[in-house]
Amino acid sequence: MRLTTKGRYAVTAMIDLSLNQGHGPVTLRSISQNQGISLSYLEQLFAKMRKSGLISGTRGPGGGYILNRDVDRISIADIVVAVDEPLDITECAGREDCQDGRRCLSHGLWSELSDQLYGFLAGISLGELMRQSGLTRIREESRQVEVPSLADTA
Amino acid sequence: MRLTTKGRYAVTAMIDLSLNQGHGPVTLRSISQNQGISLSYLEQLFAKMRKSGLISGTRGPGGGYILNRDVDRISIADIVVAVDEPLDITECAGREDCQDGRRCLSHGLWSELSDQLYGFLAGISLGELMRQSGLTRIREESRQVEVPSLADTA
DNA sequence: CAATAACCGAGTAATATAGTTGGTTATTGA
DNA sequence: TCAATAACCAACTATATTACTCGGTTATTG
Repeated sequence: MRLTTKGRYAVTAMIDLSLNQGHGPVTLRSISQNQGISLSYLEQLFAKMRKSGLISGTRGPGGGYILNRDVDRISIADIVVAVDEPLDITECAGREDCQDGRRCLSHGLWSELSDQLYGFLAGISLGELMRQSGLTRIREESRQVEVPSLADTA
Repeated sequence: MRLTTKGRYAVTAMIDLSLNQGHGPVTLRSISQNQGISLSYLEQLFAKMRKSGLISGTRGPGGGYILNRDVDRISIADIVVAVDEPLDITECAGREDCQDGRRCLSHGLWSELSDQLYGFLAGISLGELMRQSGLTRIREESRQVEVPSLADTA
């Protein structure tokens, strides 16, 4: 398991989505503007998360993305895994034929650590992450500005 | 905090170093051969870890690297941080002037998660990681092959 | 039918990763 | 003293990943 800026972008975007849902689907355009992430990059990230079943999109005016599960049933690990595909870079790359035992250092140990890290991130839900830094307050403030109901998207 | 393959290389190398110390300093050449990591890349990684005070090197024949602290007093976080420099990619990049509160999603939340991750990795020592997958056995096997005392480095 | 917004794919620039090359300096033992 | 070892160092290179741009299509709405 890796944890790169790509995963960070995805988690950030998902939090923005979480904060602004309940007003119907959230557009990538608004997330792009709020978070300063390019629209196309968001599209790529969201395509992966959609394929992983985390979200679903609806087209046309009033469309956008919604979470498929409750914020407390989507973990950070879900998001990171969806977006940051594993890309096996072990020496022996899947094959268990590391000859002399020594080559296996990378194979065995890192995957062990990786599992632990996964478990850790799987234990943090989107909901928990949202709540734990007084962001709900900010949410209230930004609501009326943030989710204009189709009228003033200019 | 990021967690990339670079950190993985560093941790793997440090475990190799841990397993083979006690016979004196361990050369990068031997780590390179054991783990299949290029010598020069190891040099770059070890330069950073040396600057972080995790290890120290001695030159000349019989030289190599040793850990500066006990394996149980060096954490995975120490290694990752030494090697995978932070590289602030928050929107507001350090400046706290994110104007409207919304921009701060990336700023506040990820650093919070990052802190938690750091705490997690700081709680795992090199020693623990070494011990927890039956690697001490492998160590015994590889010892006589692995750390020839200066004679047969061919 | 025009506007919206997801969806899609091919490209591109910038950066990070991993390695190469070609050194120097310090230490050792013959 | 000298040759071998091995850390230390800097510049350069190839590849991969990141993040973005561009130019579309499809579905939905009013």
